[in-house]
Amino acid sequence: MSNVVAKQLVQPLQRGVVAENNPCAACQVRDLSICGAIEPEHLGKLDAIVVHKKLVPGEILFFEGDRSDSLYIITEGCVRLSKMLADGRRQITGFLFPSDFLGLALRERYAYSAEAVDPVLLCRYPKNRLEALLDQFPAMERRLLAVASNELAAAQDQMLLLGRKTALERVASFLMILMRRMQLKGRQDTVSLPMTRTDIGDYLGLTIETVSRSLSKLKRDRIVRFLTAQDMQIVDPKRLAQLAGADDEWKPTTTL
Amino acid sequence: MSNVVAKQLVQPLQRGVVAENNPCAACQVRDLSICGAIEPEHLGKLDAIVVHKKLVPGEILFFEGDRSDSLYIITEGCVRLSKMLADGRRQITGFLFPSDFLGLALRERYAYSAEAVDPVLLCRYPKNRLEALLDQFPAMERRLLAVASNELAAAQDQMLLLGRKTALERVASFLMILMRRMQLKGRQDTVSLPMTRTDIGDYLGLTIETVSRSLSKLKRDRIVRFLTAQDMQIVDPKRLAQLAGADDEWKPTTTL
DNA sequence: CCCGGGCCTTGATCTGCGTCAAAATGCGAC
DNA sequence: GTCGCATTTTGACGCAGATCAAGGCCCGGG
Repeated sequence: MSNVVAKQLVQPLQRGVVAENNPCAACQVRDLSICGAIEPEHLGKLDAIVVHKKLVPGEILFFEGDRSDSLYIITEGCVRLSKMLADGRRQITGFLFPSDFLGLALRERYAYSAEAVDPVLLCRYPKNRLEALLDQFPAMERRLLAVASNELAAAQDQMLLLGRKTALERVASFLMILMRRMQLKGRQDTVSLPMTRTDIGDYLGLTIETVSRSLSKLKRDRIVRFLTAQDMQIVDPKRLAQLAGADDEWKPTTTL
Repeated sequence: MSNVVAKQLVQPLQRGVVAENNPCAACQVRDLSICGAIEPEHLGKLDAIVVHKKLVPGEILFFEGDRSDSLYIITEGCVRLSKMLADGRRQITGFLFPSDFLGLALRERYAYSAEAVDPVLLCRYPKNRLEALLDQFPAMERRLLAVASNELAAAQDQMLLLGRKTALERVASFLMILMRRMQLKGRQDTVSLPMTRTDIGDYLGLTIETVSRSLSKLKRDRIVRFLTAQDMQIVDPKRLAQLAGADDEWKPTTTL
């Protein structure tokens, strides 16, 4: 298991050219991630322990049950986290995007598998060396706790979705989640779905057919419009939010 | 909303008699909870900020959306956490038992409601004062991170359950969860269900009828036996584990 | 002891989504 | 461009679990 990871192409460009120049300082997503908790003058300590890594679509970062010796931060692309039952039924527990944190766990083993959805770039930190840094920078640890707390809230939203929402509500909720993520970096009403329908189904606890039918209904009702099968435009965000069960008035939009 | 909490009966006995005597030191669940991270000689600092609280069955501790100004630790009884949709559909995201932590969130507002299932005793800590303690005791903060990380793993298990398991598998998984909790404090093959069938259904994403039918099937198949409607005996833990989809070989049993 | 009102269980029927099947669409290779 | 495969969409049908509807049981109060 899990040696697909072996061929970890260390990015020659970033490492060679930029690394001596303090790449963390130039990082686009730093402020959004836990690295933002470290003062610029100390970023060198992060650089010292980071290894950059590249994944091709479908490549596996680690398997559920592998020993967890590393933490990661996504800098580009989309990663899916999943758990499986013995007979192959799969549940995707989350999709990760740039600035997202992966491997949070002072636990012995990963509780889920992580695979690249599309081409992914990420920063890898050895667990023990990062923990040493946490001792030096309490602000970083506090930030980690905040991240965990946000993920927990997201997980609870997902439980509500999986336990009690209809197929159409689930798909609408999914689009809302993606939309909100995209808003964080500019794009407004347009959403791209780098993952397959199978992935979406496994995330929402539905089959691909039901996902497809729900998307078709949203299309028929002029709530969304498809440019390609992976790129869509949210035509009527209000109605989409209603369908999603927008109980979100007082919910802060991710207070990192 | 949320003023049911007003009648917070401060426990006269524990406060008056034991408090001057350092009740935290005598606490039965301390080692299991985050308080265990504080050295005995510093427990006084915890005692200084704690308020003991008692809830009657059904009493609401706080509502989803309330400002979160407190953290709690359960010392006795069972608490349910839930989220609701506008039309009343409810999802219970977890049941808490003695030593469990509640209100983890450096977030502004609670993401869920918390209600007593049966008579509950808990310790309440003002958020800002506990945060001050965290600064003094990094071990406590680390412990908090570990708790969060465990809860996250549990949440992901629950997503797998809600998204991909059948009714029978869900009920079996639920009993396994309870059984494991009970084992932590002695009781072996006997499990009590302080919550109603409605609660169980809302936890498992099922209706009460389906929960009842599934339990009846487990009973018919001699996997469990009922003493009363709330007290059962696990006759065949192996088969129960199989039904639950026991992919748990390498899963640690809650590494606090 | 009996009564009343929650719960819980069981049965009959319905339905949203899964399953099976096939057609349409997109897209990279040549 | 067009061929071929993978993915998505659409349609027909079936089933697990929801809904509707009776009872049965337990327990507390009079």
